Amino acid sequence: MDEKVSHKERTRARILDEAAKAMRTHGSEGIGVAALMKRAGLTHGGFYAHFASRDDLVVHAIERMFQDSRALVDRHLGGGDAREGLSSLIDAYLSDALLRTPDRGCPLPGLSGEVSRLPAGARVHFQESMKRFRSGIARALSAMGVADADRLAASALAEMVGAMSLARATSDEAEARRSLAASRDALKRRLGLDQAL
Amino acid sequence: MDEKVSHKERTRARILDEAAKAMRTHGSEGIGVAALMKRAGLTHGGFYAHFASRDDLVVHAIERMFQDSRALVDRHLGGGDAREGLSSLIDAYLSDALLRTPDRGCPLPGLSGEVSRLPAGARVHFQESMKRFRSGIARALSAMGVADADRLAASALAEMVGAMSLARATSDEAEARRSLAASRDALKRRLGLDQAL
DNA sequence: TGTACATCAGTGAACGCGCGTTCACTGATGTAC
DNA sequence: TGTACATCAGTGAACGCGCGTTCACTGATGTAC
Repeated sequence: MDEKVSHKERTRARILDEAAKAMRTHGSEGIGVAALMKRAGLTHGGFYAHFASRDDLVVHAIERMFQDSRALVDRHLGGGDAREGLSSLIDAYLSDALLRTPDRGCPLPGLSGEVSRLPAGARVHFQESMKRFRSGIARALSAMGVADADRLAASALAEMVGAMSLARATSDEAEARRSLAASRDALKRRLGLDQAL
Repeated sequence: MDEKVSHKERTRARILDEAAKAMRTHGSEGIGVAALMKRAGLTHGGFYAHFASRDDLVVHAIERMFQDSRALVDRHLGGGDAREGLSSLIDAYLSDALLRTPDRGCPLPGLSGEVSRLPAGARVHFQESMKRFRSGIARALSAMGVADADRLAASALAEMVGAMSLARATSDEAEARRSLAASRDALKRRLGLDQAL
């Protein structure tokens, strides 16, 4: 009974996991309370023991997604060689593996179109995560000696998010992969990552 | 009575206009039949004299949006100097004016995240429009003597869509404008449009 | 020209359905003695 | 150790509401004679 993580907390985490997965794929309004609870192996009535409302769930699910996303960025850019880190971040972010598994990966490509419809709390998480992502890239670019690091980081993030967004919207698999590859190459070239790693 | 465009056709066009505007801002599921008809100055019952179902409306509204979008691309890239055209297309697409008026402008930034949830017919329009947009850019780049025009066009389109998408998601107005400007500059530079226009 | 009629775009009440939400209840678990 | 009780996560029926959709009806318009 004195475990660090109670049964209830684990259940809540499971609901949030499923919500984050479903919302990355189907949007923040794409899954209902009943369907979500079923996925978590529960009945819908129990939902309100964990969340005040569906909006409350959305706020926490979005937060959850960005925690995952932040972990990815940190893994690549946290310490180590900036050049190598940026290059591997680009490869990971725009990987073929994430093309058809939007439930993993960053929520920015899928959700940036619906920010205005998100509950206020979720919008705040969105702002902060975009900012942190861009700062991370800018810091790496600075470390590489790039002068206009902030502006270049904004441009690079835009291409990363746009490339995955459009690739996922492309039904032709081969073409989608070609687009991803084109952006990976273009990004590495224009960030000065293509020469002698 | 023998006018070229009947009263009914004009009404239908008005409904589609309102739908296209609303869906660019609020997503394809963001407006209901009743609210839409009210905007068009009608009552909800009359909707089904114009469309078979709400899905049918979505298909035609998406088509409508891309017609507008196509017109914009053609205006800039259709004939005339390729370099100048590309440059002005980038300025127009990523203009500050479109930042807070998503009901005008291209539907790609707002809707690419929900393509998978669109009716099949709408997804087809989406595919074709993305392709046409990219080809237009590629053709201009080719005319400028760029070797890898197709891949560079895919990369540029990704940045254009991503930049507007992220800028619209940014609540801080000044920061959003800075991001747009950063992408405009980066795009012109990397497409070779910054020297001696 | 004037009246009678057909057409048909648009109206608005009504429908069934799925959603978010509530709530009285269940049943497993751990504690008190 | 064994029984009685409190706790509380989870259940499932029920609710009101908004949505897409249907349909009998209205009323303006243009045509027929």
